[in-house]
Amino acid sequence: MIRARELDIKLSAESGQPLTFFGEFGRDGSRDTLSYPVEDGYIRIYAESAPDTKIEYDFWGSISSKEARKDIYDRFSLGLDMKSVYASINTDEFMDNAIKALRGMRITRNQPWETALCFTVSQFNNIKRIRGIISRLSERFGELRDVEGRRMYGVPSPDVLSDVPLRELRRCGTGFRDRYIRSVARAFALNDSFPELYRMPYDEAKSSLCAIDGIGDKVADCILLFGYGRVEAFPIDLWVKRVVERIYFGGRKQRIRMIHSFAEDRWGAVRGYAQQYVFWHGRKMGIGKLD
DNA sequence: ACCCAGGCGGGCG
DNA sequence: CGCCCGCATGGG
Repeated sequence: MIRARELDIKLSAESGQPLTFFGEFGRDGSRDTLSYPVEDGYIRIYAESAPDTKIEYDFWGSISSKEARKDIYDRFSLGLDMKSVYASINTDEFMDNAIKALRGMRITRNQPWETALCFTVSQFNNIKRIRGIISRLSERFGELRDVEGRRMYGVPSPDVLSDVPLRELRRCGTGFRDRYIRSVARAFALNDSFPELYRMPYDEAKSSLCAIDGIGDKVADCILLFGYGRVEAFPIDLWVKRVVERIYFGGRKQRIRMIHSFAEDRWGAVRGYAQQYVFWHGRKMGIGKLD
């Protein structure tokens, strides 16, 4: 059991983050459960009430209890002081409402390659379909973990996806993203998932990712934020763009560049957190929905 | 049927 | 640079 403050597991896992795409959600009595693959096994979390919570967990495979515990601790950033994050991003009434509505939602930290795959698939796509594509890719090309009668597939490795024929990828419903998936898989296989991106200066790290065919401004920021824990990354998808334009620019269209510099000025080094609250609260409120 | 989706690359001015 | 276009697919 792990005690945590300011943590809502369900919100953190379901708010369009990587766990939304390769995690499995369920119920255990009155509790929500989340299962996700890790190494050669998987972890299952039992979600208690938020925002101050107790995390119960089980794990299967060759990992130890200590490793499972550490995975959960790192994945949900339990060492991070959310009070100070909220102090930085609670800049106005909209953010105050977002934080009240979504208290405990964290930026999860996932494996870089799994994150890269999820957000490569995400482009010009919707959350439900991204889930389906990732799950079909995992079933066909991932490693099966079959423990105690429960089957779960791991996310396929970049090495495997590097050599899969494009038509086989497309058979999983990837559409035109097939060649991007291959390109990103090859880059991650060749560079051992870019371990230097954890510490490289943000601009430099982003340029490295944008050099890969299939990764642009938005996907690069998602990979840095959810894969490398770079909370200074501020991914701008169409929702974030519309919400920021509506709330902070009187509905006037702004360039992506402008929104990046606005976010940096307003929310500083933890603007990735601001982005996640803008994104999810904006969507839930229907702000930015087309008329 | 029609519209949309956690965008990107290429081509144009 | 900035803008515009096509891109596959399935759910609402």
